[in-house]
Amino acid sequence: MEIVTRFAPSPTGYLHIGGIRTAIFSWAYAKKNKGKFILRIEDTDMERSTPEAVETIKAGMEWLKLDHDGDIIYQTHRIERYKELIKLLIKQGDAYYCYTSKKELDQLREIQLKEGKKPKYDGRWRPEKNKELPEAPNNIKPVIRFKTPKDGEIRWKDMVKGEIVVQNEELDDLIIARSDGTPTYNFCVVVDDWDMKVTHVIRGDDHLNNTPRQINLLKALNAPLPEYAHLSMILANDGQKLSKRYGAASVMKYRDDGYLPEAVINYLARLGWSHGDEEIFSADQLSEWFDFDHVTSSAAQFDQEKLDWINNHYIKNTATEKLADLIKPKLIDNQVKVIDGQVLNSAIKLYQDREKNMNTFSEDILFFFKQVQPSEELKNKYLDENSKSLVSICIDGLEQQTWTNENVNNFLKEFVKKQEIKFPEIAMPLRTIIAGTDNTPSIGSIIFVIGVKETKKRISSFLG
RNA sequence: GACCCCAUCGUCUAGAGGCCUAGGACACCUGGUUUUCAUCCAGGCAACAGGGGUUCGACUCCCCUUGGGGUCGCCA
Repeated sequence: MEIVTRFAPSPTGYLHIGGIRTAIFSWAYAKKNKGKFILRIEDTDMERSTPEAVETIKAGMEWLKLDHDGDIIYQTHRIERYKELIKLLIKQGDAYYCYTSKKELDQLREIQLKEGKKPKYDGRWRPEKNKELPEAPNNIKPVIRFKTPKDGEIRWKDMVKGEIVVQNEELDDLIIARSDGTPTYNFCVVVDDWDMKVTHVIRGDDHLNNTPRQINLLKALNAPLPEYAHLSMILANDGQKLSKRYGAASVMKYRDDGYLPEAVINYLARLGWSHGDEEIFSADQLSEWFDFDHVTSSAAQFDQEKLDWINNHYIKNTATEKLADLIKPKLIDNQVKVIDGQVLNSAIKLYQDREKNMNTFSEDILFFFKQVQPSEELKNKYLDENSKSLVSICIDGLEQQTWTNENVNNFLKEFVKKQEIKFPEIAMPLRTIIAGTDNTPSIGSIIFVIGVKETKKRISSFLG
């Protein structure tokens, strides 16, 4: 049988890292088994679903190259199908109309909670043998409830949590159609997974409590049961739930914050899954190695520092041209008018080993394209009369050189000898003037890339 | 409150009863390389939540306690 997985987000907010990791695992499991990976938008909540959120989901999936099979499925396009099956359940006697108002339900919940009980619908409209139902009020539009079995238990072997048992008496008769006739989540999921032949339902463990309800529904529909895998949550680095300001933001925020998609995939996949001691792996490798035997059942904390480390790894190992394409727009955002491709490539090569983020990367090499003023603190630290005159002598000598990287660096070494100074005594003032900072790679190489003309220009404007 | 899930270094994890003197990675610390910073290299610190069982033997299996998380919507 062909393995079919799906990612089924609801377009009501951001697609955050927890959601994305679910998508990654579902994608990887389908790939690994040469199966299908479906993207389904669960937009039955018209109030909260937005087209923008749909776009965010698409953009995020595309950025991470999590390609799905077939067209995107929208639940709102399938309403008729759900209604048809709801009718069937009513006909079978597995569903019934309930006229309890929201207000009454709220009161019921309140009382039950006060009594220390689990809030549950009390089944007052549930048809039963020899039971007299109340007169249906004509001022209330009924919802449709599913007749959950009263006895017995639901049991399944979860692919990550193992054996799970829930007593049916813990469950109540869930609403499958609202009073306006529209179907609700638990019902739509069941119908879709069945119709789409989903074999493995992979989702966050916040859905764990929905699973027994869904299994009951599936049984009533006489549909086959899929396998279930409930992934543990991702927690913020303080051990708390992900919040908007921490991690729950759109995945696209990670792109905007300077992360490479390869790094995000790698980090998230490693968070909660392992392949021995492997820390660095590509999406392709993931799709070859992925299995549920090595998915952790406990929640994991998100660690930005490790993400940064992985991001640095990918920056170090990404082709210069590709990095250049990513950096160019950022330079333009920083008011750089003309970008010399050669200079950009050289700057990237000089810097890529040390960068853990594409944004700081582009900021760090900004000075190649436009003069960056050092802080007063830096000026005071490195630029006194003595060092200024050294810089002045140095640039005069530099002008005489045949312009190669080697020559520039050799000249600086000779200069230090001649002047009987230590290297930093000339390197730091030069860094301050040319780069506007005291942290740079080889200053000789930087001067070489920037060119003698520009170097002299910056020095002259500085020395006045 | 009820129900469900979870529990190895600060963090992510390896671990399928003897391979464990508990391994790797991030972070941190020390040293080396370096022209500053970073990269890189070498080394170091650091954990089986507690208590009972089962067993010749338990990080691993069972139970309890404790702690954390989730769910209890005409949301998904």
